[in-house]
Amino acid sequence: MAQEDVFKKLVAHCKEYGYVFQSSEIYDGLSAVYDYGQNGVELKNNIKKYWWDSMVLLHENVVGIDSAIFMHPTIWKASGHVDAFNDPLIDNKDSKKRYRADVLIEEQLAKYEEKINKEIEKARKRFGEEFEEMQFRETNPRVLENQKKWDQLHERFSKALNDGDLEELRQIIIDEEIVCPVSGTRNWTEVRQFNLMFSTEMGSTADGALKVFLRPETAQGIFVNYLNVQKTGRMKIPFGIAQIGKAFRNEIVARQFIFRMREFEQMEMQFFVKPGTELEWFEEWRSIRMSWHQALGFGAENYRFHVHEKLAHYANAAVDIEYKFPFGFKEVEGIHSRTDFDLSQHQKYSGKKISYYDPELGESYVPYVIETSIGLDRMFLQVISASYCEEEVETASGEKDTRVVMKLPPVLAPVKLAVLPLVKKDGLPEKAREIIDDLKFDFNCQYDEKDSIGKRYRRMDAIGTPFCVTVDHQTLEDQTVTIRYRDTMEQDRVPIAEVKGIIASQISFKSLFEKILK
RNA sequence: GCGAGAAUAGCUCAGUUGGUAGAGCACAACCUUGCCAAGGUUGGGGUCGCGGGUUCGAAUCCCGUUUCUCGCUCCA
Repeated sequence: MAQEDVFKKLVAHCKEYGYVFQSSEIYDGLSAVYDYGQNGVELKNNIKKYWWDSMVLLHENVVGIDSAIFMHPTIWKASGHVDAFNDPLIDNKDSKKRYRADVLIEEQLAKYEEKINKEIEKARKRFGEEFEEMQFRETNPRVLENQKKWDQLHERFSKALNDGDLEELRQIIIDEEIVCPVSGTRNWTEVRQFNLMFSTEMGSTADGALKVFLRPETAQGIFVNYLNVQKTGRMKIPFGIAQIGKAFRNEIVARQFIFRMREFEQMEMQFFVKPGTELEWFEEWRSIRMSWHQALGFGAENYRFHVHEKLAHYANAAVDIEYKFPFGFKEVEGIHSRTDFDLSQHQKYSGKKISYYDPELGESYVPYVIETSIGLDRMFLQVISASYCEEEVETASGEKDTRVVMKLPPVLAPVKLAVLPLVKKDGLPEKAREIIDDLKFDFNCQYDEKDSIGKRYRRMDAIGTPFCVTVDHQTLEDQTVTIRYRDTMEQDRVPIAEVKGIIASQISFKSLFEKILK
C-alpha cells in the first residue's frame, strides 16, 4: 500500500474513532484548524505528561511555568517577530514566483545607486587624483538623473511603507517597470500584506486600544520570566524553564492534516548556560531529546538529525529531529543554540538588567540559551503514524480479514483497559461493573457489552486499548478473569486481584525514563 | 497564493440523455449466540458542501464560493 494511502486512512481513522476532527466541521470547516476528540485529548494529555515529567521530574534544575498567550507588544519587537513576520508579498503570474514587494523595490534603488557608482568610478579613473567626487555628483548629468530617480523612488517607497499602502507599492513596481528575474515579465498580482502573527485589540476599541498579538511561539514567555523564576526559585546556572502552550501562526499554506496548523501547541524548554559552554549543552540536549523520542520504540531508523546550514539571526547552532512520517521525513523538534540574543534584546527593550551573577566566577553575564522546542501536534501525529497498523488475521470461519489496530505505547493509550462481560446475562455485567468500580480511579476504563466479544475486541484494537479484561462464567466461580493483549491477541487468566498490578506495571513512564537516562 | 481534481446518510459508494434520493456497513431497541468483526426483527438518520443562474422541473447543466486531496510555491 502506498504511503499516501496509509496517511489518508489514518486521517479517516482519526475522525472515525474520536481522535481528531476538523474544526467547525458543521460550518464547512476552518482551514488548518483541528479539534481533538474524546480519544485525541487523552492521547495528547499523555504525551504532554511524558514530556513534562521527563523535563521537570528527571532534571532537578528544570522547572515549569505557564505564561499567558497575550504579552506586551514590545516583546515581539524585541524578539524580531514584528519585523521578520510582516512582509508585503507579490506574485509574478507567469513564473508563479513570490517576492517581497519591498525587496523588489530596494533592488531597484540599488540599481540606480550602481549606475551612479559606475559613473563615479569611470570619472575617477579618468581624472585620477584631481577627481572631486562631491563636485562630480553635483554636476554630471547622468549622475544627477539617476540621483533624481533614486530620490523620487526612495521618497515614494518610504511613504508607501509608512502608510502601509499596498496599492502604491504595486504601482511603484509597475511604474518602475520592474520585471520578474525568472520569467522576465511584469505580470504581477496585487500586493498582499502577510503577517505571520495574529493580532487583536485589548481594551476599549473606541480609542487607545492596545494592539496585542497572539504569541507565535511560547519561548518569549520563558525569556521574559527568566528573572522571576531565577530569583524566586533560587535557580543556579545551568538551569532550564519548561512550558507547554498554544501558539498561533497565520501560515500561508497550512496542510498535511495536523502537521502544520494555524493554532498549535508547543512544548519548549529553554536551558540557560554560561557563555562559552553553550555548544556542549547543545550536544547534551540534542542527545537527550533523541533518546526521549526513541524510548517510545518506534524504531531508531525512523529518526534522523537535520543540521541547519543557514542559521536564524539568533542562533549559533541548530538541529532538527526529523521523523519519518507517511509523507516523508519531517521536523518534529528543533534544538537551537540561541546565544544571548533573546535575553539581551529584552534587556535592551525593557531597560531592565537581565544578568546572572555567577558566584564561582565572581562576575555577571547574560546567560546563553539552548532551546528544545517540540510541536505537540506533530508529536501526536508521529505517535499515531507509528501506531496505525493493518494486519491480516484469520476469522473464526477460516477466512482472511484485516484487523485495524493502533499499537500505541500502552503508557500513551487514551483508554487503558476495557472490561467486557462475555455475555449480557447471568450476572456477568454486574461482575464487570464491580471490577470497573475498583479500577476506574487508577486507569481510564471502558465498559462494553454490545455485540459479540470478537467485535468488541476489534473496537478496542481500533482505538488502541492495550488490555481487555473479560468476565466469563468461570469468573463467578473462582474470581479470575482473562486479560487479552492488544498486540498479540493472546490471553492470560489471572485473579481479579492481580489485574491492577499487571496493568500498572505496563503503563508506567518509569521504564521509558530509564531508557532516556541510560 | 497558483494549477488540477473531488464533495450524495456516521463510513464506503451507486444514482441512466435533467423528472422530488438508494445500497452495504455503522448506529439504537428487542430476540438469539457466546473468546476474536459482518444471526433475526424493527427503527432513526440526507433540503445531494453552500449561494446564485438556466429550466415547467436541477444531485445531474452553467457561474461563484467554501472545504479537502495532489503538485508547485511559501515558511522553518
